[in-house]
Amino acid sequence: MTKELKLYNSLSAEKEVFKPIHSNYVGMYVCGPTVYSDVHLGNCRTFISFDMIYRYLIHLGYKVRYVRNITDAGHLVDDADEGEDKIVKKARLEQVEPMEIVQKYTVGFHDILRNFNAIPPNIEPTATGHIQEQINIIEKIISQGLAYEVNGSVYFNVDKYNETADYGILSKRKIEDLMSGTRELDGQSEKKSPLDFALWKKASPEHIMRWNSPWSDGFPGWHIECTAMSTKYLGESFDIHGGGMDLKFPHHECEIAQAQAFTGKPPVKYWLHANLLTLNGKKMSKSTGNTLLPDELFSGDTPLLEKGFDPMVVRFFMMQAHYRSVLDFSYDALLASEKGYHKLMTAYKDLDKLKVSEESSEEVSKHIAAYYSAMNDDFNTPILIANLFDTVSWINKVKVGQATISKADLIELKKELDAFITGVLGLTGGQAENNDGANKMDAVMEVIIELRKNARENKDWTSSDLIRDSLTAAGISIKDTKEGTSWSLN
RNA sequence: GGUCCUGUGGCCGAGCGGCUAGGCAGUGGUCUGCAAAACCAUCUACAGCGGUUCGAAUCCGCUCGGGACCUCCA
Repeated sequence: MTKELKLYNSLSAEKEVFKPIHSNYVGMYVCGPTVYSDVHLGNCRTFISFDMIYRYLIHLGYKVRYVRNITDAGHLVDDADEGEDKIVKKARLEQVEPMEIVQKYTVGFHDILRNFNAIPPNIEPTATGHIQEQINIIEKIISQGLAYEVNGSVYFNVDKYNETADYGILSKRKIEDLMSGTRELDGQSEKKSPLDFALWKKASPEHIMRWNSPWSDGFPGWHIECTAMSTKYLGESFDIHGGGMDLKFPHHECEIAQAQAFTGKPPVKYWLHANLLTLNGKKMSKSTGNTLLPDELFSGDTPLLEKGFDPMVVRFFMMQAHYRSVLDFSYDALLASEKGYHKLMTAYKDLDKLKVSEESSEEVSKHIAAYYSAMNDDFNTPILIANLFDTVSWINKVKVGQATISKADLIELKKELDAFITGVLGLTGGQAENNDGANKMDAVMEVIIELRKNARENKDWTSSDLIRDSLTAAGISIKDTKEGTSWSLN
């Protein structure tokens, strides 16, 4: 039934059959956010993509350890030589402690992802919590002769590494091409080659986020944290490493080089890269200001939108595109997704009210097999959704008596739709509310519908329309069907 | 400048050598007191020019758009 999962490996640049290193166990590391400002919607797309991947792996029965880091130190704001830690800069601006900034944006990040119904990772390590591990790795790399110290800073020697390994293996770049692209804008660089990258940076006097090390009071380079945390929690070689497209080079390339220098073996079997979410056709980016914040999207409080959107609609919108394709954000596209989302969820919810027959007019197994074949082909959620809409059509036909479904098939279908809609796609909002407030609401609506029914039987259209219009204004829609009147929120 | 990706109908977005993608919007119908929903039918495509092939959105070349990375960014 489930067949085999194929996924696109950036390392080989082709789709490969997924075979975890340790049969049923999967280790997955995803590069997390830098917590010095609010996460924007573009960041969210990557995390939602990997949330979907995580969910599907779990659905297939794998025992997954999902690690996603929080980068709370070490990113340089200017060039590599005269850099200032981003977190420090912001802290000074706002006159608060660096860790206060980190805390604030970490909490914000978690809130947003919860809104999007993303499952938290199993381990969410922080860079500042793993300074010692990073130092240990740097020491080992130096002892291998693949890094050198200059004035208290340590740099990775890319040329030396490239003698026995392949720097550029992931991004398919050649050292020569990279060199031709470097501008000699800094004559005073400490680095032997422009391609060398920092493993440890000596802190300038005003730099307040600093740690003691064998080389200087300083802070770790940008790439080393991921190697430290991934190897610590997932081992020297693990299955999946994910992140946004923009991290492929240099970040992931450097990670491979470091890790290989450290352990002597390739760290990752499958590299997965989620593509960017664009706004006005351009990449969302903190630095250029071309961003949209999730909160603005939910509330509609932005010139880009005429109204806000439910986080689940946004998630559905993202799932309608393949995770490796660029997706452009627009108000019109969101509106279309909102309708489609409701159509899907309404049918899903109506499953419980379906009348069953002796026989099914369609083969439930074909519908279900289609879900798996879509997802097994590199997590093709747009195809999955197209296939789900085929099922929606079937459900709707059963509703109006143009198709049938047997009891056994209905149970089977319900189980799989739960798994794919709620489980894999992570969409909520289709299940019947089952709390006290909702029960009372049901009771109230029953009364109102009964009153309106009486009015309609008396051909008192004024009253019946008044009820319907008032409810519509209150955000409750009324539908008169052959089976009676139903209502729904929104 | 270097490396790479991409251009699909009104909009979004799959497909990547032959078979209706799907959603939204539009049009005509069924149903309905009206409306909504649903159902049925239906209309708009593969940037341009060449080439390969029995056959090309799909492969190759060129041209013209758009984008990413090469510097922090999911």
